[in-house]
Amino acid sequence: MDLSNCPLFTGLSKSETDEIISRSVSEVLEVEKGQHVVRQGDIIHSLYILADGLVRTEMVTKDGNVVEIEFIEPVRPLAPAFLVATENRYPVDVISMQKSQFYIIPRTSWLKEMMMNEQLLTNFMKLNSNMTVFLSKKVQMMSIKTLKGKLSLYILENTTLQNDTFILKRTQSQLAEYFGVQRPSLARTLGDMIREELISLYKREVKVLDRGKLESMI
Amino acid sequence: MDLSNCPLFTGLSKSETDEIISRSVSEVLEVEKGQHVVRQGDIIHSLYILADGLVRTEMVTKDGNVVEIEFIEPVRPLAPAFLVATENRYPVDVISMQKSQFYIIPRTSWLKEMMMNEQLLTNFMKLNSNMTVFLSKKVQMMSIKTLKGKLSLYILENTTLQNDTFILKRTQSQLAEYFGVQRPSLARTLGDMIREELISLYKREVKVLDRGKLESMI
DNA sequence: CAATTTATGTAACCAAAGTTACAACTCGCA
DNA sequence: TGCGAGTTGTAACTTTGGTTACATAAATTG
Repeated sequence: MDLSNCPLFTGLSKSETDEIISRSVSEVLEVEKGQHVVRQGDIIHSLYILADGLVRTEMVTKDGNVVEIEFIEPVRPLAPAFLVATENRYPVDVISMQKSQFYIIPRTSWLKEMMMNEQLLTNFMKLNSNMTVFLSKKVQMMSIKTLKGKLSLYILENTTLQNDTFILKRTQSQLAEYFGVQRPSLARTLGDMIREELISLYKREVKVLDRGKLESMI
Repeated sequence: MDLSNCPLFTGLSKSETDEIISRSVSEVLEVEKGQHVVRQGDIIHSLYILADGLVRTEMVTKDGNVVEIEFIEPVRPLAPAFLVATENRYPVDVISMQKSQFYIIPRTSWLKEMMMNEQLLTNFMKLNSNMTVFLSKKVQMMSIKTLKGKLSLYILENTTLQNDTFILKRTQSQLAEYFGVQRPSLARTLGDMIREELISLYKREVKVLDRGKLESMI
């Protein structure tokens, strides 16, 4: 497996990366489609690197509501931040969407590796920082009160003045989970936005009709 | 000013800390009560260390709604993560609640210092990671649908089985902002919870009457 | 290509929170 | 001690999204 396109190892030579991997990986974990990789509340002792497959992270509230956080594609580490944090319980469920493979590196081995390699350390820090940025944006999205506002932000972020159309990469059910609303609510709001001529929708293709009005919804 | 109780400098001697400060601080910034320190969207070129005063961070949506994120007390750095991240725009407004004082350290100076001092680097990483944990929890709180649920979580987190009362540290208006709801909505929900005998409230003192029922609200 | 599953559109009704307005209560301080 | 600003309780009405149910359309699969 080639890990060189994992952001943890950018700037390292293939041989350097291989050395680190062979030295520090204690286990290769295979997880079947639909199975949990990590559960919310689990304590993190190791760095999980998703080498192959696809996972998604989600948060489940006690009444069974699900809020999807993000999809993670290979090759990327799962929540590296929690390896270092004071409270190192995993904040979300991680569920395998396809058969997935993980390289497991024990916390202490990884810390040792980072102290020996400045580039590795920089990469790790950058990843953590980017996660903070990602979560901040998530909070920003969630703090928009109306679904129409959330949808507007989502559509604006996926289009530009030059390119006013984009293809939805998820089903409406998945999108609804992403926004933390019910599927019929999303369909209704999409319908409203089409009737108000903010957007048009043909199959999965969204086209922005009135960028200004969309911006005013946020 | 004594910066030794800043989490950035834990584990360093007073003289080491002083050296770093005198070498890298380029400016001391004073901000009056009520003024903005940083605005949402500003690009971060420097590390801001709050040396004295009190600030709060909040997010403003375009329709004027405000969601409070957190209070920051001295001595602590503001959002260190954004110094390193790929997209280094500040995600929130920072507003001075009292006259506050900041030590400003330019990004490049700080990176240099970190590369020269392993403890500093570890502290920085830990702070970033803790911010990720904090934001994850924030997302978790926000993903609870009902206000009664959010309030229940908040109350449960501030009490234990042994100690079933606590004093609200904020006014209802501030609490409402924290939860991202209107003030009358909060008052109404508190009233409901009292009527349902989940809690009692005398002045600012909240007492848990039925922990089990509170848990079932989340 | 027919059968079955999955995805989408829509409607009726319900529950939660927003909005606005006003009364009452606290607390600092003149 | 009494005024005034800030804080809290409450009510009436509106808006948004949740819930449930069903019809239709598209994609998959035997």
